[in-house]
Amino acid sequence: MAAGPAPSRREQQRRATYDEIVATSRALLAEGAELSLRAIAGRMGVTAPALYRYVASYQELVDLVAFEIDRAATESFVAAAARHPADDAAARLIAAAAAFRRWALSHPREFGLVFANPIADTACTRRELLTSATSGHFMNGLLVEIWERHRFPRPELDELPVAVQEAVRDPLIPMDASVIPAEDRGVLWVFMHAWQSLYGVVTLEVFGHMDPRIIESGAMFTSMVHQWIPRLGLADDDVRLHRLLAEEIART
Amino acid sequence: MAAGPAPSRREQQRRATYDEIVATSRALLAEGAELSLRAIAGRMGVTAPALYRYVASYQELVDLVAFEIDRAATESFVAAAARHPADDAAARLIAAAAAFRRWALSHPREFGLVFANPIADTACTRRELLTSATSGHFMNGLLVEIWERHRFPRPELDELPVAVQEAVRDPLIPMDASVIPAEDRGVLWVFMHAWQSLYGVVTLEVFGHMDPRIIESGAMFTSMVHQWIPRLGLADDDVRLHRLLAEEIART
DNA sequence: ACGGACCTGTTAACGGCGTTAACAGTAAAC
DNA sequence: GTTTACTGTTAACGCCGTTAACAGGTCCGT
Repeated sequence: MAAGPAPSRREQQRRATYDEIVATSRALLAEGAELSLRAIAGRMGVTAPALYRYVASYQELVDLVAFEIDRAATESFVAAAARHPADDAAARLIAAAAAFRRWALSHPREFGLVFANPIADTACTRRELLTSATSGHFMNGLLVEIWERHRFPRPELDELPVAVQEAVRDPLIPMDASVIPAEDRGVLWVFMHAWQSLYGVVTLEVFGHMDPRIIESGAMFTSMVHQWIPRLGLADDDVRLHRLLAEEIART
Repeated sequence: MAAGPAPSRREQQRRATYDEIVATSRALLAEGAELSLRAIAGRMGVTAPALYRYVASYQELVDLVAFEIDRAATESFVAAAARHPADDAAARLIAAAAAFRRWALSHPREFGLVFANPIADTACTRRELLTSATSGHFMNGLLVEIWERHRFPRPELDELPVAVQEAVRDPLIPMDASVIPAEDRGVLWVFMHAWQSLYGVVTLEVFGHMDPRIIESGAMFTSMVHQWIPRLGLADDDVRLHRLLAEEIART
């Protein structure tokens, strides 16, 4: 965590242009333009080959930008969650999930980049970056909070398929697993199911493989969240959470 | 349905090269090559601009190929279903779903083309083609068969959000809705949920946003199908269907 | 303080892409 | 049999990622 020995004059500059590359890429993407080395370089007042001093290939740049977009998007999820009290993890999770959906629908290109890109493709550098979607990390944390408070039913380890046992024992995708006692790691399996539901609905909506009226109304998303509320031991609170979800969906 | 007036000599030839374009594209895709007009033309012994006599743009060709791939993939799902007796719609559905997963995992590029491409993008020609994934059509038919036989619970129309009511009354995505009486259209809502589950799990697996061990073992897919069996009124048959699912997953 | 190493940018060029325009031969239509 | 329409060609444009060769500036050790 220390600042390191000395952020030498040059390293500072280097880091700055590095960040500018990412920022420029995100700007291009945001205004609907195609992401190309020449476009990025052009906007930075630089020629394309110069970028190769900072990035080994176009694909590496895409991966980098994807990771950074995920980070930024996660911040917006965090902000959405933070509108609710810290001890109300259920509300925070719903808010975060709705924010995820809103972001995905309003930034389909970015969503595709981050979540619909074959990762672990070809000896992918920065695997640790990509494999751990920051957003997934955050969502997982919220769900674990809910579990700690409400102790909803989670599968015993020995009821799970061996592959799942191994996966929740030492997750490759780094998550806040360390805080969960070994015998309770079944909650991670619950989380994976929840994440699968969220991912499935949102991806279906973003790619338009669904009736537009259902997408626009958010009916499928609402239905999915409703089904999850009892499963997370939140049945007592359901009318409040349903109302809260409706508000979140109505948000622009 | 009639053969039309006369498939004139030229139209025949035209249709033939048209088909050859699609076939060549599929072949290229199958052997991992990039899909480009020049590559297609080259393999056909023709120059790239010639293809513009058959296709207005590269994107149109991609859409066309995607549709044709979906058609071909659906045939393999049909074949998988046909390994089970005609009156055993449950087995057929499970077989089809497992075949869908197998196909997706073994043809990730094609899967991405068909199911993870933003459709309805820009005044997309052939919208009727793309919006109706043939595979979805087929799966829907199987589920409707199950419903006709087992009459699993389906929501009443007036319990549904208005957007969903409209969507199941006259689906934009053409499905075998006509065979379902108006008051029972709630089964379509059930189908959409099932399709969402299948799509979500498989997409997550194909794009690798999941622990490799879980993907490889098919644990998440299995779990998802298990959760659906009781919801489709198949609880009586669950041990048989579970075994059947395991066999289908073990299939190469 | 000075010289060499290193870092960061340049220009020129290669091969590939989708796409267009202008043109040629050939099959169908009158 | 002539005209028309269709199907292919070649040449070229502008874009792309990527590499090589080269120029100037900064940092570092002596």
